[in-house]
Amino acid sequence: MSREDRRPVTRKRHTNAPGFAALGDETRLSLVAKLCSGQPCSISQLTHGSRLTRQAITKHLRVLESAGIVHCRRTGRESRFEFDPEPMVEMKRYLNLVSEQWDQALSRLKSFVER
Amino acid sequence: MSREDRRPVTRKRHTNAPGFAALGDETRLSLVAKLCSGQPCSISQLTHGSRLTRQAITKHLRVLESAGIVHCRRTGRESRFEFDPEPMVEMKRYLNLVSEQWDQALSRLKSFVER
DNA sequence: TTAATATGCAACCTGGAGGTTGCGTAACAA
DNA sequence: TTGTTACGCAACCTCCAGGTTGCATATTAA
Repeated sequence: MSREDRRPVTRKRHTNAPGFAALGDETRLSLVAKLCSGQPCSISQLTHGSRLTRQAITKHLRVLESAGIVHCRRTGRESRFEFDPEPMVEMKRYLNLVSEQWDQALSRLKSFVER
Repeated sequence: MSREDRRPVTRKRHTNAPGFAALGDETRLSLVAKLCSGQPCSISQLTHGSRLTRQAITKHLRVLESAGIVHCRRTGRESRFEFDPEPMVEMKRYLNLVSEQWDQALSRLKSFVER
């Protein structure tokens, strides 16, 4: 493979690994579930109902924030976290690329066999 | 929230966390990129070109296998890994659910404000 | 002014992720 | 038969993700 690899799945700069990693945790998935379905929430609100400490929740929120899945905005004494759909759009795009790549590989194989 | 939560994003059993976690790593993403675009590959083949050890690659492949993203089949002295698109379909479905949830929340908010 | 609430920061602990090396063994090629 | 190739297994190492506790500080409520 001396030539540059032109497959879209490989060519991608700005990898989605951090995004996927951010979603690779139960606690964070449930945080996303809460945040994506309504108003922004404060840390205490998000902690309520969870068995974890406020600090633990905070750390998870920071991870989601680093991945851009969530944004923080301080108002008064509380910091409210709000969902941002953009990174997930990008991740879906990536998954679609992989699927297409696979489908194309299958159809190439099929036409080769039938020949 | 005494009643059962009926939102689809929350209701999901069989969580996708392991799947997302499996894709949350550069090395594994590149393995997926290779495997989704052609024939199944042996461990040595996948190790070639990587700076990592065969054992390291093997561990990553096992992680992908645990998530069902890849299947292993031993033939002769080599074990060939093959891509399986199914888990990614499920992950896309999940991401779509989250997006829809968010869109609905936005439109509810909008109609509330306009009222 | 005083109490209660909502966070931030830092130290600390523990288990497991990601890597490596070494060694044994099955399968192929010469 | 003898190397060589492709793996599996296990021990070991390092570092960081997840969690906790303790303490300080800014806001809000009474």
